[in-house]
Amino acid sequence: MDIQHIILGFLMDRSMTGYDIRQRFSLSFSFFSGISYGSIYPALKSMEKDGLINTRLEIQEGTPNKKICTITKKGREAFLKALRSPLSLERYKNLFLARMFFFSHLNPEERVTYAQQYLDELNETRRKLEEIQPQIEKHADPFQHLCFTCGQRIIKDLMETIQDAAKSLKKIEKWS
Amino acid sequence: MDIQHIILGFLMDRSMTGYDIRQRFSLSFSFFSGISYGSIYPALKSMEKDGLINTRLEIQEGTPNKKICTITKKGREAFLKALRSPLSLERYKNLFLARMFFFSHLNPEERVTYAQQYLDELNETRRKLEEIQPQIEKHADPFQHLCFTCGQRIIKDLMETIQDAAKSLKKIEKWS
DNA sequence: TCGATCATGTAATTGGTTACATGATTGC
DNA sequence: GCAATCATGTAACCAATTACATGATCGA
Repeated sequence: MDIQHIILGFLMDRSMTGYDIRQRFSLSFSFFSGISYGSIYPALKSMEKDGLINTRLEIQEGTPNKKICTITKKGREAFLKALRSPLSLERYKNLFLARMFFFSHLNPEERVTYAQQYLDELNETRRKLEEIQPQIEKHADPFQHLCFTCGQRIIKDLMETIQDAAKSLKKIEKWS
Repeated sequence: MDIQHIILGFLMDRSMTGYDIRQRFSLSFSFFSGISYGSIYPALKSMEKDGLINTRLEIQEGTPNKKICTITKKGREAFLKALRSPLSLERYKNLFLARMFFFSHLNPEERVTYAQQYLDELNETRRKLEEIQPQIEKHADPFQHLCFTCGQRIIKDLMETIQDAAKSLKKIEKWS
């Protein structure tokens, strides 16, 4: 399940342009995978070369022309195969925890400040998720909706964990 | 806080070889950042070039020679600067959730099976963390210890989230 | 004798990112 | 008149992985 497979997943339901794909990403998928045009267009190119998609140019006036991508039979097979392939457990990456590991080198006030800053950022993410919730509720299928609620819960849990960590940081304030 | 800064963080307390650094990573740090020799040695090389560390060769008999890396004043400054630099919130990446997003393309039994597989893998991680806990308790400073307990809690929370998601998957079994 | 541990390193590849380049239309 | 939206794409770069290469020693 790399970027190519995710794009194929989107194309399973309907044909789309690279631009459309970017939009879908930043909507329902943004929580656990961002993506930029710099990776979408090269991916589409190589997928066309490999026969996983077909493209058709739609001439438009006023706005730029669209290159509409349609998944092929081969593409559908590749997608389903990837969806069923063994899942490799990725490492959980957390830049704040990685820093906290070295907090002995900061002074006590800084430690709490940085924890609070991270909490603020998490809260901002939580807010954004809440903001797009109505759109998810309208357009997502049950699995996509479940995906979204899992994302919300993960953020909520993480915030609680960091809040408690911040409390602990205050307690070990005297440590140098 | 990229790999170079994390290495510098380790070197703040004592001089180490590339090999030592790898060991420390896979112990206390493994939860949220893995690392291979293929990235450690090139990093050390470029850090020496930039004057962030000094190296000294320790000739050994029987076992291979050691190249002992020591952080310089410039390295200490670079580390502290990085530790205090603004934190960029990384995206939360979760390959299972990314797949679940497309679960409409699987049949109901498969959905539950794959969720269970992911749970098994998470449980394996939880078990490994429990296994190294005694070592953490012995050697880690309070912040590193806190880091570890946060990691444990995050895994535990995630397992509960996925368990509940699996229950939901069973409920929407009829959806095609 | 076979695999693990100690120890360093390079090369090829992966999987992205950011910045750049282009250019019309629409809304404030 | 300026920013945002629509729309496609390339180039330079980055951070890391995996596989490869070398080779001794020690314990089961």
